[in-house]
Amino acid sequence: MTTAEPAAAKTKAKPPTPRERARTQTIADIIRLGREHLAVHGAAALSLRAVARDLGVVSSAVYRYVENRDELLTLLLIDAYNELGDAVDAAVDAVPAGDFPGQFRALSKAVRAWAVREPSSYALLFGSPVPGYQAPGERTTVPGTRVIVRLVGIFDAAYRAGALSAEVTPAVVIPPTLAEDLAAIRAEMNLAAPDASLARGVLVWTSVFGAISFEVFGQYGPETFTARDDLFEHQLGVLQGVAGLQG
Amino acid sequence: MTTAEPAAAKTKAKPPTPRERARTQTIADIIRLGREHLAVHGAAALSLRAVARDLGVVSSAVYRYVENRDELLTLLLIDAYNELGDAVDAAVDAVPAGDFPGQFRALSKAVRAWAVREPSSYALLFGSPVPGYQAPGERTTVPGTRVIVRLVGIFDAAYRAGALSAEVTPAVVIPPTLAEDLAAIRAEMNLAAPDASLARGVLVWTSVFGAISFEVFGQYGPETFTARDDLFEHQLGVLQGVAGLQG
DNA sequence: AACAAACGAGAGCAGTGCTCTTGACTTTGG
DNA sequence: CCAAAGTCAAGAGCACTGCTCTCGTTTGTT
Repeated sequence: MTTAEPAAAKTKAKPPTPRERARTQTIADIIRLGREHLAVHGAAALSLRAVARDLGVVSSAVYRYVENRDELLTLLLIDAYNELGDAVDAAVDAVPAGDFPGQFRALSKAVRAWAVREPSSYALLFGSPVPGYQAPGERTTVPGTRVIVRLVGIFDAAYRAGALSAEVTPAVVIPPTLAEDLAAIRAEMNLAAPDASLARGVLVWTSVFGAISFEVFGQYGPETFTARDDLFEHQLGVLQGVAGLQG
Repeated sequence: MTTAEPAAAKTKAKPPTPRERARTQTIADIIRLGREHLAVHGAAALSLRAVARDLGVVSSAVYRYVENRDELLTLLLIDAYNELGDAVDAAVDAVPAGDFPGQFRALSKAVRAWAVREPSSYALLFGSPVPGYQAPGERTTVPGTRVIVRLVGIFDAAYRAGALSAEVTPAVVIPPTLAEDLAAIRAEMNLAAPDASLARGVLVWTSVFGAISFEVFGQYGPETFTARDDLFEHQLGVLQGVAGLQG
């Protein structure tokens, strides 16, 4: 499993053969059809046989391209993570560099918009774990952390720019054990913000997704909130204050 | 659906026949086994045939007692809602009547403790909707709203007792459409708290469940937070401040 | 041209939800 | 007290699922 493949320079430089191109295309088709089934029927009902039927091929043939159902789920997972990450990046990049509250709101609204647009994909990423399925961390961690990395980046940039209130109200003590966890995060992500701000950031992170999950998963009753855009906007306003983002 | 059943006094007063008692017991066994399967394999993998095997009976026999798989899911849903509601009620009742912050924290911690103890049930109630399954509102609404009703009760009692900060910081405007939704809630639940407090309460509600869902669904990485009790305590402290609960 | 890899089709196994029929049992009414 | 009515478990069967294996065929390379 080492990466030492000295002969690869010659063998891998070749242009793709028609067969290879067809294979790549078929896998892309399988992912596309899988996404459609996911959107319509949900993750638990994702059926390789149904995908095969839509692909116009017998069920066993798809196993030439996808190892098993979990493998397809992983592909869809990565695909969805990246689509969400792209949407978030685009939304945040459209905000001026120094407008940290605007970036936070743009990120949150992008997540919500994507979640409402693709509820089944959102459920796959942030809902109940699929029983018996364990996402392979080495393939999903990087795309799966794009949003939180981006959010932390906004908070930390705001802190470095002096746009993050150091004094949070009310002051809540942070026990040493939690401080250790936060210190590890600070070291790994190369952050500057103090414990209190980081902890606030975590709460804001979970709160944003909590609000979106409630909406997407129908935890509000069907008629409790009709002005859901306004509700989310209001929640963002409060959370912005919780985070200490001055705007 | 009215409660007026004047003839019931005679016909329903009969003691249960042995057959009826056996039937009730069998249904209880099915629910118990279903809960075990739910806890081990998750909702999507809940199998009537497997329950039948554990019951020592052929699969078709279960259909004498439970209409179909969705019906069993509904029974488990109600069962779980009530178990959670009982746990929350017991935790809140153990706190002195005037200690509203303590009641809020007790409620939140009870929800989290139950969620960690019964992750599959929690996922069934608050995770991704099961595809193709629609909970029958007339049977699940009452048990399903016990926690939020209790939480709102705490907030409103605190407001009436003058223990809820009327001035929330930072002040965030509430658009008219959202105010309408909040007015409807206030009317239906007979509340006194003003719009800003209600809106804060909704945010706190979703944030508590967001934090719990992140933990139970494994959205934090496997090693990001080791001091999860402390993290949750901290989040409750901040949310208590967001809600305006003075303690 | 010869060969090996890749491929699609088909059969088959074990599992699922669910329906229907059959025969046995229990309860109840005449 | 006995037969009719109601209830029950069992089994066969249908359509679906994931997945494996084999068998020819196609494709690309040597």
